[in-house]
Amino acid sequence: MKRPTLKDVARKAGTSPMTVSRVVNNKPGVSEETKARITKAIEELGYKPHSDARSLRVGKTCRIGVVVSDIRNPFYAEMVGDIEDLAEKVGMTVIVTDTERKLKQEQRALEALYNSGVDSIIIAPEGYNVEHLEAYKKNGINIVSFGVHCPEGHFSEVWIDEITGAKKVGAYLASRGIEKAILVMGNPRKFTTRGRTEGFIQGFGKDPNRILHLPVNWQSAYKAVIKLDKLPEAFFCYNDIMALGVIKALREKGAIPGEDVAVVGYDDVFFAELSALTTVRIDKTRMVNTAFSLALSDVVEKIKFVPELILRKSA
Amino acid sequence: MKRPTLKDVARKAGTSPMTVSRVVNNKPGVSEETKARITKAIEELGYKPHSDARSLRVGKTCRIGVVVSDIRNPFYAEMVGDIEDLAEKVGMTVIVTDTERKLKQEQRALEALYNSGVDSIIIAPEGYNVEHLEAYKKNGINIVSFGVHCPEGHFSEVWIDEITGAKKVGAYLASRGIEKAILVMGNPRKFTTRGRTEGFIQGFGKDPNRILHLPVNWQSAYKAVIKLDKLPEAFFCYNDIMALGVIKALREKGAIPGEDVAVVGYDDVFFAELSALTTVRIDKTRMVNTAFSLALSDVVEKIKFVPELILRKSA
DNA sequence: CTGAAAGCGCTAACAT
DNA sequence: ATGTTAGCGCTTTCAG
Repeated sequence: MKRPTLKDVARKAGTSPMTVSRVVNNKPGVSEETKARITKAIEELGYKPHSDARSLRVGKTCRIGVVVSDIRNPFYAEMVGDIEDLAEKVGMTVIVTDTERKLKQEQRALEALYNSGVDSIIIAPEGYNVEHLEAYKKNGINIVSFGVHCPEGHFSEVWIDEITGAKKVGAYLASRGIEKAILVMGNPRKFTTRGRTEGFIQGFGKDPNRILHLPVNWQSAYKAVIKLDKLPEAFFCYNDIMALGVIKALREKGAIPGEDVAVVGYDDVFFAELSALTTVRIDKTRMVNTAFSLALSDVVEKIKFVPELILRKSA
Repeated sequence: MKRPTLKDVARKAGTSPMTVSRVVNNKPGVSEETKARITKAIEELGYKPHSDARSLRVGKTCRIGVVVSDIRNPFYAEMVGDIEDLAEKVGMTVIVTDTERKLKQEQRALEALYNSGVDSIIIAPEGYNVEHLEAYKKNGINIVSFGVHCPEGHFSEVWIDEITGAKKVGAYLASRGIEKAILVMGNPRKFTTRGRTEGFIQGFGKDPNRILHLPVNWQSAYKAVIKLDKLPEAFFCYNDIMALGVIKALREKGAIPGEDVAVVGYDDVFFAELSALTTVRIDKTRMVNTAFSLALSDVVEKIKFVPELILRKSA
């Protein structure tokens, strides 16, 4: 009942392990006849190559690590799903680590991935600190940063031009004659928070009434809006989830989102469309594809993606 | 720039690799003094154990595989997130595979996990076929089925009593005087579809007006409801996502969910609360905890979980 | 075309 | 308390 090995197959086929290895890896130099015998033995024993042993020998694991802040956030779930699709095609395995709830720090997540042996890592970093990323790069692990731009870092990136994206939101709201807006953002140390805030102000032409810095989940957004004495004309939220929290609160306060108050989200996750939420769309699929190719190549490239404003009923 | 090995550390500390190994694994039998020297060398070189090499030697990979139909479904994303939290605590690595979009078949997903070397697998199976699961069990891989009950299968399970759960929905709607209901379900070959349908009928006391068998996503539910000539008094949906699709369609038709038409979902994912959706709650956290322990133990147990009806505005 | 030898990094078992 | 030997399953290299 033990897992069969190359040797077992060799014995059964009456050859050496080496010849079996050649067959398994489609290497040339095996006569059709022995090949057939070996293939048959493989079938019968249900032999499958032992990938760890191979990795050890070859020095490549065919594993790719992904670091996201929370897999439960649909944006990241979709990203991970896309990466898995791509990985499957090229016979790689994906290992996901989330930092927000579990590891608390990217450092630990990266270390865990390094320890479990990955060839490359795609990471959606928080506010940062490049050095630790470059360290892994030097360890021979290919690093691709997803989302955040860090000009000095010597590793590949697919980054989002947050400023331009948020600017579109600000400009649109201003064009609708909106004067008073509240920003519902995340931690101000995050690059994303900063980019989205700054871009909004640029587009809006002036400061918003308030900027709330909250934990990134719908509950905190919901509570914050419930507590508000008077409502603004518009909310621009850090992501779609928080936007939904805002909408829930508005409804409970008797305000109709999209009529009384405009609400704009960010990410365009699947339920944004479902909820008729105006939001900023990132072309995730294309970004993921690019990130994945970069993860497998050894050139260093920094590729920019500009998000789009998607208008729906909520604004 | 190559990854340092035990040997490198040994050379640097002036000992044998074996002694270093003992220090790395906190094994007894090393004097404080050499231990200190070795620890220092480890620090300086930035040595990290090579887990594949260790796995090869020890025969355990400390990797756990998870098979779900779609990681993008929040129910599974939450499940995977919970598993990761648990795995991190015991120093294991999680490998996720989704079947719906990528591998199409559990068989292939399981094979992929087997090939990438996992100690155990937690699988949320679709309609099934036990044999292939038992095969892996025999290969020395511990299998835990998540969600579906399969009395004959010789592997552990944490299963959901779908019938009782759905019965509560049927009974509740009946008690509210509802006569005409439509079921928005998934593939009728799925165990879950069958259980939920049957349970509903038992609780409702009679057949629903219609049972729709649709692809499990909000779009299909939405379209189906849009096309409906006349609306029933209630919808019971396969999961929360489809329920939201129904709600979107109802709104567009000018019907108010929870007032004109009752809508009930299933799973209680995070946005069910957000959307005030009445739904059937599965105690996911407890289930995942149980599944995880079973995955690490070698007793075979089948543990039942009974879902609860959570009343919110939508019904 | 085929095989024997060596070794990837690690550790169990047995010395010393 | 420390070191030596052997070998996990595989593949690279070199020799037939």
